[in-house]
Formats: sequence, structure tokens, C-alpha cells
Amino acid sequence: MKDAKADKRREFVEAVYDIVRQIPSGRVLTYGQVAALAGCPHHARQVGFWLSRVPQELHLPCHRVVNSDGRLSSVFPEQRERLLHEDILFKSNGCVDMNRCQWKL
DNA sequence: AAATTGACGGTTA
DNA sequence: GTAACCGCCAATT
Repeated sequence: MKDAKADKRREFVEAVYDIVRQIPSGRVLTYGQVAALAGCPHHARQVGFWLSRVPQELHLPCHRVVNSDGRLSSVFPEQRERLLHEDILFKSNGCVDMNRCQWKL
């Protein structure tokens, strides 16, 4: 039997992976942006969910995905240091300087 | 099937 | 700048 649901889920996940993979160094994307680029606006939470389940083997730069406030993931301590190593600009309050680093067309 | 949860977003106070 | 609230939607329990 065909799992249209599972199929679409896989499609979405692949899209998310593909997008995250293309984030250049020194840039970041928001979860909402990734969702929108994946063709599913308003699915920011799902992006976060799937990013939390990314196989490490894919070597995805998931540390370049932050929330719209420029805040980092609470359960991803290394993200901060990785971003610092990627020339990401941080504001004094510990958030990414979105105005500078948000990846846009 | 119903309730909870979550690496979110935007608005309001 | 921070906190509370609500809307959003799939995965999990």
C-alpha cells in the first residue's frame, strides 16, 4: 500500500536537508525560512523537529539554523562555538546578528 | 482517538 | 530587553 503521508514527509525532510546543506559559511537561516524554502510555510517547528533527528553522517551545517530572534537552540550547546568559528556576528545579548548574517536571496 | 510536546513565530504587555 | 500568550502543525505518547 502506498503511504502518501510517509512519502510527503520524506519529501519535506529531504527538502529541508537540501536547503540546510546549501547555507554558506558565515550565514544563518531561520527555521521559518527553511520551512518556506522547503515549500511548507508555517512548518518551522517541523524543521526544528527534523533537524533534531538529522543523522550526523550527513554532516549538515545545522548549527546555521536559528530562530527568528537570532537565538540559538537550547539543546545544542556547541552551536554557539561553531558559529563563532564561522565568522557569525553575535550581539552583546548572545543572539546572532540577524541583520548581518541572515541568508537571503 | 485525544492529549502532549517541541532545535518556532509573531504580537502584546 | 524580557515575559506571557496565542497560533501553527506534525510526531510522539
